[in-house]
Amino acid sequence: MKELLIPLEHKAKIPLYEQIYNYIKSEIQKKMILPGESLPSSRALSRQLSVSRSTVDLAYEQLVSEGYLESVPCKGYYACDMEELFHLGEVKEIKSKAFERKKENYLYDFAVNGIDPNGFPQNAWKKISKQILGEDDTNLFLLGDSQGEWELREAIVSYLHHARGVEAVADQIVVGAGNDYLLMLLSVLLGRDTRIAMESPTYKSAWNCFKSLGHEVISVSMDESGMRPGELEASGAQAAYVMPSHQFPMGMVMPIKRRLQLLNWAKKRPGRYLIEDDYDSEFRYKGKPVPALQGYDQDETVIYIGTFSKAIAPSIRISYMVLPQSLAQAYREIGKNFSATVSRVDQKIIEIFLREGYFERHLNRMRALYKGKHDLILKNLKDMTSVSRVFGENAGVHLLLQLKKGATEEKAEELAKEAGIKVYPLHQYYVDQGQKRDMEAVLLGYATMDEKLISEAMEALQNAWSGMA
Amino acid sequence: MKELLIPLEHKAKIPLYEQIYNYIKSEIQKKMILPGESLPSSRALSRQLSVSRSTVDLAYEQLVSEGYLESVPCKGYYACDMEELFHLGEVKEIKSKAFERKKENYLYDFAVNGIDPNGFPQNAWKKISKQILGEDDTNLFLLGDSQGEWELREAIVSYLHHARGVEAVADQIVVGAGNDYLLMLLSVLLGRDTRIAMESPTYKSAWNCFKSLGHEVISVSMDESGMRPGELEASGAQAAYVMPSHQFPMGMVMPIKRRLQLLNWAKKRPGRYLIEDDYDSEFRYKGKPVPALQGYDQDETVIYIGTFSKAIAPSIRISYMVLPQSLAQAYREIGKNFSATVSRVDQKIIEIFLREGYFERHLNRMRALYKGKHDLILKNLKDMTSVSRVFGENAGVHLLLQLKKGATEEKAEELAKEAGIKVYPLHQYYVDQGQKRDMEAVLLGYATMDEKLISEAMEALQNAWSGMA
DNA sequence: GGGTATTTGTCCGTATGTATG
DNA sequence: TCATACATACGGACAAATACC
Repeated sequence: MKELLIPLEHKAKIPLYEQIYNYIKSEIQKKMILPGESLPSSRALSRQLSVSRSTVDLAYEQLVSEGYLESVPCKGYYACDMEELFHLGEVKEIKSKAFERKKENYLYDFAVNGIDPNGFPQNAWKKISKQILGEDDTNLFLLGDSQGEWELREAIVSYLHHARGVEAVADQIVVGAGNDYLLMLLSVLLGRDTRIAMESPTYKSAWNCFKSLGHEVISVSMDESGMRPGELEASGAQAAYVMPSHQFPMGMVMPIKRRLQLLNWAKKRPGRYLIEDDYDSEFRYKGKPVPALQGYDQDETVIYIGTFSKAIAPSIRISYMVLPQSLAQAYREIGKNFSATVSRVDQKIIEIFLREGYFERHLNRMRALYKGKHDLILKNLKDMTSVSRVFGENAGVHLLLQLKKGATEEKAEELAKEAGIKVYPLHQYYVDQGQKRDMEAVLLGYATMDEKLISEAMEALQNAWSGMA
Repeated sequence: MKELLIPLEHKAKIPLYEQIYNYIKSEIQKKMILPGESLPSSRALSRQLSVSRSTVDLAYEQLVSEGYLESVPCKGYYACDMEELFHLGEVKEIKSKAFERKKENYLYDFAVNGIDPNGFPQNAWKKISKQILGEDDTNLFLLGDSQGEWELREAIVSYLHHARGVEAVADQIVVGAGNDYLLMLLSVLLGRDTRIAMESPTYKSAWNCFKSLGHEVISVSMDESGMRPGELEASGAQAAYVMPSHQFPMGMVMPIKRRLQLLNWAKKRPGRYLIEDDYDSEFRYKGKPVPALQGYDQDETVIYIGTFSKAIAPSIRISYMVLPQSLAQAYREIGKNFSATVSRVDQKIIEIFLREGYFERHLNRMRALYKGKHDLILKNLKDMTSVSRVFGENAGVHLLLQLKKGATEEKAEELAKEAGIKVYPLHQYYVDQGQKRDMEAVLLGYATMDEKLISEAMEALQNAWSGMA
């Protein structure tokens, strides 16, 4: 049942019921009221318009008699299908346009930012969600802490401590709707004129995000350990955005030595910060988990950012950051001007998910799942002569393949495309497209495809690339 | 089962098993591992740490013998309750601090921004949520459109058209996690140096939000029709934030004439915008619903902002704005740098809520509920000699009471406080606290209390104020 | 799952204003 | 001036369908 906003002129010569009649008729003709849709009851509409019910009745009756409406006793009035073609054009066209652009007809897509579509812990989620909505804690529906629910923040602290070696208390945690939102908050917190250094190549979306927010962003090149400290120092940046645990897209793990160099850079001047994006640290298939950079920090210089989007589902918009105490204090001043961005229900779900061990179980499952795919690709890569080296193995959900000498990314991409395979050339992650390439390489993400599909895709890729260079 | 991140020194003199033992022991003492919590299996931990299983076994055995752990055959190791008080201080203390500041021991609180705590359509929500999580549409867990799901935006378009007279297509809608987030987006879209005019008194949170984002914000005074157009013109602002349907806190409805004046102001120079905050338009108890300002706009100058926080629940962080076509186009450029902020599941729930008529039914129920409270307060106010006039009746969920001559807001607040009643003096909504007051008045919000409580509170208030001035 | 309160279309009596004779 | 008829608008009573607990 819709609410109708009918402009009535009491003083006009046209009778009220006719004004109502005209309005509804035109709405139906304009398809603003769709066939089958229910209309307000005569009582509701009369109340709303401050007219008598019989006035509305009269209008409805006439509409019924003319076939615009159908009356169902004791249920309501419903719009009829007029089987005519008024104004179909506009809205429908825009609609189809929005739906179209999606797929480009690839048989296999090695998407790098995807997740396993069947990985969502649907049953656990449903169970917890039901449980939460069952207990009628009316607090759940009032506005919560803008920093995030205390209990969730405590659960995150505990998780981060054990799984990532992050040292924090709940006061330092800020929960927000996605990494981009947290970056927006950070932008406000650090000040808009903060110059930010980023690795190159890097996660473009964060780059764009900072740019849109008006920051000066400087790309700093990497050696095999990660961002070059000397270049960082020379850049004059006040903050450096890094991915020490598993750099995107290069996949390198930053060794301790380099971490300490970065920490030294940060502590050298007050107000310098390292922004650690720990986007896919959950997935590590071999060797010890690498503790987060934040855990080494003795000087309150690291801002740690993590997310549940990668490990649970991208559509679940929950990320968190760990602020150094000084920034956390500044946040409490500014943060009260921005209310929470994550539904309290969802926060509660995640909290229980963490606390009751669902998350650990889920992660174990996903890790096994991804490890299978990861190993499968590596096995297939062994025979692939067109690939000279593999980077970023043993972690995350993508690999970087360095092409053998003479092969170009463009050629590799094109050959793959002809075979119906989408691969992701490395150079598109360079911020400066003109930048000299260190190597020719393509990225393969393996999260979205199942093992059967991956096998097929790898075989097809090998064939496609066999004649390369 | 937790993941443990134990820093092992292979070269150190301390045996490996002792390092493990020490770490876990200290974790339990620090309460980072809570009693009853399960530990990783010896196999899992040994794999993780790349040490032999017997090393882990040795460490666990010692911990069991010392009572830190309990071993349950065929299940795992569990932390024991030590009944001791290590390090309880820090975390616990902060915790209680966060929980404390809440209530100040008022018997009755006429909170102005609350909602009825029992108003949440729990059953419908649960039903829809169950239904959605039931159908396994894996799309639901992938990252969605940053502008909001198309279907939801269409549902919003239809709702806004019928209920608010807003003219828009889905392309113009942007869905985001709360009004504040949308204001952040707007800030990026309009540019940070956009000077923004706001009504005075106004909704302080929006004011603070703009300020935090670095905008110059100018307060423009109001007459009985709302924001003064002359003063607005003179302010040099490029955007004006207004609440035409039911101004907060004054409660006035902006008459057509003033609306047209504002629209004229906006169209006079390109790049001028009116930001219409339609925060509680759903609640109108008498007379025709007032169409939104956006519906009168012929020149693409109005940015309409609405929310589900007020009508459904504040903790549900879903708001939307309607951008003029030109801005919508600009948004599509910039917006792709900021991913969605609302969970796709929640978007789907709201969509069905709108489309299947739950929302209308819910609104009707809430309107009836609030109307009851509204009428009850008005009835009680009739006998209250200390109140000379009531503003903002017939809409929203709060009233503004002008005090009789000679009474001050401070006195009224204090007398109420002594009787255990929290009322909200008008002057605190003035942006410039030093500004001359037009009148002495207090706000009464009636959403959170039930009718019985309201009756009691009104009686108590009458007594408390009887001796005023 | 069953009972109750609410909402629904429908029918009907009434009041007002206007035009007609 | 009155009676009559008609169009318009208002509100109460009823039984069935529905929503809510």
